[in-house]
Amino acid sequence: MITITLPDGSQRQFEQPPTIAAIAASIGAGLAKAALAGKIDGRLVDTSRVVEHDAAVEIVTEKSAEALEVIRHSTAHLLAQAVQRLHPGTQVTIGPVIEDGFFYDFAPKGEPFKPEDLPAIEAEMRKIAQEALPLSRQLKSRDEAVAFFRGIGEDYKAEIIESIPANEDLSLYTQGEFTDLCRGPHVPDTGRLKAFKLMKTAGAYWRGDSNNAMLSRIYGTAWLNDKDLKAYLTRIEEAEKRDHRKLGKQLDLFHMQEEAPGMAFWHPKGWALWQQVEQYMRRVYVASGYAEVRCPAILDVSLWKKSGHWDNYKDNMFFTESEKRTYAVKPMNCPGHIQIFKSDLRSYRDLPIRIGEFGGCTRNEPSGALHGLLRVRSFTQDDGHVFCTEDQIEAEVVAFHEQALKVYADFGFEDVELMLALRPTPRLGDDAIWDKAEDALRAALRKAGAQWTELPGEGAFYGPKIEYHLRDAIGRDWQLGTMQVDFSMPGRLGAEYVGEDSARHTPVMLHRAIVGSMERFLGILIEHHSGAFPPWLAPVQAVVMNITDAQAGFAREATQALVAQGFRVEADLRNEKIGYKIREHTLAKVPYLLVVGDRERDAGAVAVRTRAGEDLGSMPIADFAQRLKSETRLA
RNA sequence: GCUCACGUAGCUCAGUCGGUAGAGCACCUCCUUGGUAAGGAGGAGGUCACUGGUUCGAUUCCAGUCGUGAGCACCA
Repeated sequence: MITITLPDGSQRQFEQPPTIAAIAASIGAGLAKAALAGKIDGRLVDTSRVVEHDAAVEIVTEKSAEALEVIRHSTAHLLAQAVQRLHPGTQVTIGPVIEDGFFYDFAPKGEPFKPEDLPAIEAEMRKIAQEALPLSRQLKSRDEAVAFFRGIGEDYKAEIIESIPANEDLSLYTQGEFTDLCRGPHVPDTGRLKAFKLMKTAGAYWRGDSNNAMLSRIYGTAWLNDKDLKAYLTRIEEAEKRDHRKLGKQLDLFHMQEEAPGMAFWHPKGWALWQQVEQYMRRVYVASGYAEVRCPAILDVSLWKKSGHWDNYKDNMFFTESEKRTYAVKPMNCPGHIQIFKSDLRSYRDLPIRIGEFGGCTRNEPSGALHGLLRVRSFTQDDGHVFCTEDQIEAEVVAFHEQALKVYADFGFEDVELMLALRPTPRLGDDAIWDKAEDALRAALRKAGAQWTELPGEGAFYGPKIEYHLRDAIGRDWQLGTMQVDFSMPGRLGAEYVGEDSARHTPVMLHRAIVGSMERFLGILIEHHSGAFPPWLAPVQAVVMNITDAQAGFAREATQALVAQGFRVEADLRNEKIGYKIREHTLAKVPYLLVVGDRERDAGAVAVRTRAGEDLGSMPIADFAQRLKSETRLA
């Protein structure tokens, strides 16, 4: 006798161990039909799984949180089956669920898959779905499984299985002629898969290692129903519209060209935006006790050899020569800041010493990594360094954390995630130093009341780091701020201070940035606001436009009056209809459009319209100035 | 760097089964002085990314280079 407890607390008895499907059927025919999978004591299983003992059982249907994962996983198998039907001899490798969908990596017999192959594969998938092939699960020992996949020519699959301990049993899923190694669970039959679409093809290295063969990956998306699928496709379209590369061109913010791959040309409007951010960040330096500095753009290579950068990054650095000396174009600012620290004799009484720079850095990033402003070769960091004692680390990290969160909030980002990146290989310094550095960061985060995720192996070669991650409009995750503890670099570059004991000591160095790269931050800002910046950031805050030539003089005066108060205001006196001007500046996402006709001229007023189309009526210039001032208090 | 795709006017794109190209917007000139998202007419504008090859002839076909895009790998 088996007792099953359902989520509502009710219990059912079965003479024989029932399958999930049988339990669903005992509850109702509708539920039996809707069942996609089940959960036994919280563990996700197939509907065909037999419940061997008393347990809490849940029937997973479309309404369950796990439904999408099961459907996407099963759709990946559907893709693999379709590919093998249409392209015999293609080997399957892995096909996991990812955000919004799935992918499957194949080792094709000949050419990799191309976008034009997708419609036929998708059609075959629909055909298999219509066949409603049942999925069956069977267990094999590891060695049996290896033999099975070797036997059908699936060497990649066999290799995966060989890396699993020999004493483990493995589950295989079969639908029609197709069998794949898989933990499961899966939908009962392929007929359950309806709302899916193949999205794109790509190359991907076997086991994620660039030394391995490149496989052919097919990405797809899958949803519970066509409505969700359509909503997803619409969401992608909307995200593309706010792509910063597209908006950068449309709004005349910046451009890139072939002669300068990965480097931006900032246009007047883009630079105005940049300056708003830079001036704001400059006030952050002042408020948190940093002295702003400026260091040379190229430095003798010997310095980079001492710092360890040459060993770790020489392939990603630019070099130049003159008079038999080799210089490196600076890929980061810290060695320069250490020179400033070293330029004077420092006392423990001076610590912590905080210096910051809008430091231009150039790195020879791999060509394939370049991506608009989000990954460039030439960029500007809001890079600060703190030279302090071990005892001071915690307070510095806590203060930085609070400052960083305030900055993100001011720019309109509330969704911030923290990561703690731990010791990588290779690295500088022994394990004791790393233990100390990692614990210092953990302690500070605890003190700040923050939550974080730890990332083993992801730290910088000289120290662990806290990373501040923000999500952009297209759902990509970008690291912005960082706080790093470094016990190595100051010693390597000979930084020291005189302690209370009158002996020389090596200071601890903290590396910190809030926006990270100005270029990347502006790219993210553009996407976040869709180019419709709040008034304090908008490159042009208002445009004054006359209706006829009769108000040109007044329009000029009104513009001048606002510019004199520090606002970014332009006049549009062209001989065009007012509707034309409004359309143009609305598309340029200017926050305020100020119309002046005879009435406004005679009253010394402007008629105010927002870029959203709202009519705020006519008001004296001084009133508008007051309004704009109240909205730009961050500036 | 790797795989695949792409590169035509300032922008967004069409086109040339091999005979040196076209639209809309923008730009210039003229008319129009019009009250809240495109007034009208005319004009100018391109070594079809670059370099080679095939060909009587290449923007079109082929190869290479550069750049861009999507992924992968990388990201101090």
